[in-house]
Amino acid sequence: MVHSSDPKALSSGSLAKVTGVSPDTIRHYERIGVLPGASRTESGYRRYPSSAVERVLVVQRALRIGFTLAELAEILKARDAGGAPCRRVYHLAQEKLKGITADIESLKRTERYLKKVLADWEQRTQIAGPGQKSHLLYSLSEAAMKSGAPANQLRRNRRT
Amino acid sequence: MVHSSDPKALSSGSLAKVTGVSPDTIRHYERIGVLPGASRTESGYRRYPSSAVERVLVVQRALRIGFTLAELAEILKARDAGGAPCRRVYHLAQEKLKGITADIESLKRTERYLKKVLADWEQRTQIAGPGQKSHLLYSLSEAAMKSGAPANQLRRNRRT
DNA sequence: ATGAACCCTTGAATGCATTCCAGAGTCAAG
DNA sequence: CTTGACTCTGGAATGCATTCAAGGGTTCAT
Repeated sequence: MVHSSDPKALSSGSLAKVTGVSPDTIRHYERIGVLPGASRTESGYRRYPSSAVERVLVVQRALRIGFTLAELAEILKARDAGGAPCRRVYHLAQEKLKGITADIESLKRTERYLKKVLADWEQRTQIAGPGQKSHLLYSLSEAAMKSGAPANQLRRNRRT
Repeated sequence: MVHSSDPKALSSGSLAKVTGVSPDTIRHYERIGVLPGASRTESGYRRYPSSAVERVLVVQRALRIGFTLAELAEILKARDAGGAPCRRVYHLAQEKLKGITADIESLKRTERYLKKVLADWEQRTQIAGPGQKSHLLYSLSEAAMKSGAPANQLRRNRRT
């Protein structure tokens, strides 16, 4: 054993920089279990194998798709343990797609509605001069809001 | 003053039921300032005027559009104080619309990408029999992900 | 007057990825 | 040998609407 440390090893900070996330995030990923525990230098510094770069990038991409860190941890741990969680991954991805499609529909409804409301308000504001009480908010009606979900917290906890 | 209490007065629970939210939410709205402090019975029970029903409904509708409770509190307090915050409301609503439209675009990108990925995976899974490592997650590429935001937390803190 | 069904308050938990904090050790260059 | 740049840890904060919890009153019908 001439060199016990991989020459391509990365510190948490370098890994962070290379992958475009913060060092805190890297450590967080390890806590969660989405990154396997890194080996350490004598002084306790993390040393990541170069393969960790791809891993972090994969996680980032999966997050965009809507995967959850918990799900990724489960999947990646299974993979690391020699399993082939492809079925699970595929199934989850399908669910994510469904969710995204539903969100798009929901947002579109809200968008249409909001456009109407704004157009209506424009009229009203012109009629009643500036500084007049025109009760904009109170003119919001239930119409066309059927299932327009809160524009904020869409697609949060989707238990699968 | 024969009857000091409005016959149409509602308890927090009734208001909640009528408007379809939980009593906790009603109290929360009051804390936040989105509902004006209700008058109380001798024993300390809240008595809401019937106008509170519309108020809660307005808040619910505004929330769907993407307004924030804090924004609504500001606006509604101004209104209660005799002001006409229409300009602010209109401006905020415009911002919300922009945000929603942007979110839709972002989600569409992610949707397109995810569809491709799933189609690709389908192929791959058929080739490699079940139980085979096909590295689905690792096949996620950066392509077409340009600004596909995290499918989850879209449109959170949009400072306006 | 006993219990079911309300209501009150303050404060903390939820979800979820990320960031920030404090207190403390490490490393390389000047 | 000091300084600036990193790194370590565990826990708390962020945002935001909603819900829950604990400890206690109130009301009305049995």
